[in-house]
Amino acid sequence: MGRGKIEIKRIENTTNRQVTFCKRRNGLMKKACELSVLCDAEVAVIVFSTRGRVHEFANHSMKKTIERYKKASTDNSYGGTITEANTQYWQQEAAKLRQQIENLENTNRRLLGDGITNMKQKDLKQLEQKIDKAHAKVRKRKEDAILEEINNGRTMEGQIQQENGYLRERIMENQCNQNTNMLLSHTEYDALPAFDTRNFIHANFMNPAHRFESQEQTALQLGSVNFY
Amino acid sequence: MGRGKIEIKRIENTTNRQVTFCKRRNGLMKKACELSVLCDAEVAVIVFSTRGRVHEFANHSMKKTIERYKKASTDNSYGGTITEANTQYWQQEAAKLRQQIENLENTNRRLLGDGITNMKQKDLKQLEQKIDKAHAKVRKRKEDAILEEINNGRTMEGQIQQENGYLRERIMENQCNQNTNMLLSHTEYDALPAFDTRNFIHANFMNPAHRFESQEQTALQLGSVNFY
DNA sequence: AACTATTTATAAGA
DNA sequence: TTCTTATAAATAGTT
Repeated sequence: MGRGKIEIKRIENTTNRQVTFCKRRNGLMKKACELSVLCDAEVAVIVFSTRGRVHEFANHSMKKTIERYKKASTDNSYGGTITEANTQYWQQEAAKLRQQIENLENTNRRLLGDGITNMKQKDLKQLEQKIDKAHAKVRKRKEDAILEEINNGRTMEGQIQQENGYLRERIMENQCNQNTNMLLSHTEYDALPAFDTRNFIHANFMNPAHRFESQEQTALQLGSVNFY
Repeated sequence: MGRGKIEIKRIENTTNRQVTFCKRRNGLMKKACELSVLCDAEVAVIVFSTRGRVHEFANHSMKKTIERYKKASTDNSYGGTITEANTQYWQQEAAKLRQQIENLENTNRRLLGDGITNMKQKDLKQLEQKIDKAHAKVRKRKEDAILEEINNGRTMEGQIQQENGYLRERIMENQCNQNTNMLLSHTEYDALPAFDTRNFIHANFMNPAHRFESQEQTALQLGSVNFY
């Protein structure tokens, strides 16, 4: 990280070592600070120079972090899976989190247009703007999604038709050969990839227009595609 | 230091935050090690992840370094109040709450039209409907609010004047209480780490702990601030 | 978990 | 010493 590469071993030249110490110590503290902020982590750094001068960073407090460390390290020393720490710490943490949840729930409610009966013009205007922006983004995404699906040569309609055809075939099979049906279904299920519900295309299965009568069909649908 | 520049503030996306935590934690430990070797310094680093897992580096030994630190540190308040109890319960509670927060954050993001790039038509349609409803409610409330204010003989203008009066009062109060404020500020500074604060103080105050201090601020900024 | 385009840190020079 | 700058290293976003 500089004009030349250096080996990581003690710098013999004293002046040089002191300059490097100062620079790298600042670098380390900055990194520690950034880590604590970016990742919401509890970080503590202690550095003694060769002259015995102490430098430190702690985003919570050095004392607290050391106490917590002692707890965590002694309780960890026998296994690792069970991490015990200071009860008080976790109690406070829980309280903090609960507060956070309350705030989020309030925000959420307002974004849904609820719990706003005592809001005034200024706040309402801000809220409306937020909602407008969200609306625009969602519409944009809807357009993009349609294009994606068209590009895949699989529009919603086409996909459903395809699936309908497939299911009809299965019914026929089912009627012709009841014994093998289960076996085939199983093979199909096993071949299916693990599904992330968020990525899933929600074909209109809740829509009455596409309702199916047979139990087998429903089962197949649920197995291959998915729901909320 | 990457494909793009990032602001030093809490990373909201959980996955992203965890990945960054892992990368930067390793980076920090490496830097700490290099500093200790190059400059012959005694270095100790403790990092707790949000999940409560501890990571450490110490070139001599953590215990020794902590002991030395306690001696060197001017703060002698090391008593060690130990509360041994049902830690695990609270830890699990915190985990549960964190999960809840994550869900709420996701919901909120989507209500703001973000994080929807992998959503498909059906979901997008539902989301849009929700947003539409919210929008209608907000507009309705805006109308109601205007009527209320007119009926109360408190138009926007009147309200602003009232607010001006209030703010003026606050300024007066502030001027009178300057001594108290200075005292409070001083306490804050004392809690800060000892390294060169010019570079890090800003980031420290962006810490979540400092976010919801002012009621007025929260009320006015509502939609934009509440998603942390 | 690997890969790079960038940003950031810093070694050496001024 | 402090400032500058060429270069090494770290890492954000991506695959």
